[in-house]
Amino acid sequence: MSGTGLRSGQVAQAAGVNIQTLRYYERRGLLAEPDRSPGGHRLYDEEAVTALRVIKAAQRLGFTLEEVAELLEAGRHRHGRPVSGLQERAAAKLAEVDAKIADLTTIRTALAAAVEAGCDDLTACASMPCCPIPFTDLAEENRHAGPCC
Amino acid sequence: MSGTGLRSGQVAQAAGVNIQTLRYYERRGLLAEPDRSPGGHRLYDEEAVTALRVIKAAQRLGFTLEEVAELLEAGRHRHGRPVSGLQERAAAKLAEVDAKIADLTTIRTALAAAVEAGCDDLTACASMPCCPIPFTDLAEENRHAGPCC
DNA sequence: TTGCAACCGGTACCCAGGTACAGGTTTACC
DNA sequence: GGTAAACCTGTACCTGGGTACCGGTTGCAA
Repeated sequence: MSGTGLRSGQVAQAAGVNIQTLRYYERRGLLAEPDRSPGGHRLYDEEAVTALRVIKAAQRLGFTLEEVAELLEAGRHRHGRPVSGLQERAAAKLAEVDAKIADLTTIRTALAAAVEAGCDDLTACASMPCCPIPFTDLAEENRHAGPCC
Repeated sequence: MSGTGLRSGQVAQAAGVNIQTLRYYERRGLLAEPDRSPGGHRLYDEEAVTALRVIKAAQRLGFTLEEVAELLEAGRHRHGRPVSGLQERAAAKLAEVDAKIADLTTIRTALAAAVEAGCDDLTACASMPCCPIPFTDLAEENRHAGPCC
């Protein structure tokens, strides 16, 4: 039988992550503690790979590891009631992403203007009124726009 | 005469940064070392404030502090020849920003789909073929799209 | 002249998300 | 049974952009 489970190296490879990352996720409560071989080696089941894919997908969607942990935890022990909050969190994250896109679009415009105008020296530009780089405006909006707290 | 220069606290406040940040930038070569009072206190000229604005603007445009330092340095001792590279760097950065926007747009689509479909549990979703979250696709594109190195 | 805010240098710490290394076991295969 | 690869734990380190703390000076005003 090959029913002994997957070894950490296999899981890591299957999910495209580092072995250390597996243990890191385990420490952070994102990945359930797997069974062990008699000698203490981790033996994962197939679901571990799925779990890793879920984590990676959620991360890609903009959730931090802490948020992912919460989502998983909430999903785990809600018994029927829709208490997970994925809906609200996803909606909030969507707003964040929109804000980020809007911010990057502003940046894009400024960069494009600088390229268009042939700007060649930031310091010189700053003291020339004709430069299209909006030095002061850029400073005003705070970095990483979106609800910061 | 009030010609003795600005103290670090004044500069920091004028530019909207922390005093520690001033010294940090000085250490990193982004901000020229200012004159000192007989007792060793930094005395800045007005240009320091402009310099800080330039740094902050460049940062907002997506340049790292190291890149900003290079740009300033290059701008400083090119003697006439257009060797600074701001043009190419800005163009490259523009491409990066575009890639990032495209990536975020993908994310946005996935998030919107999840909200639309009323997804409520990531783990459950992962094992249901009807879920619109593109788990595998999301994993494929690497994070922070754009030229990473 | 005294009192207190502002400043000094140096060092350590923060965040997230990992990654690396050291030194010791276990497993798998021949 | 030997050996090499894989794995174990624990701890330290990395990136980037700052921030915080400490004990000791300086600057300025009343």
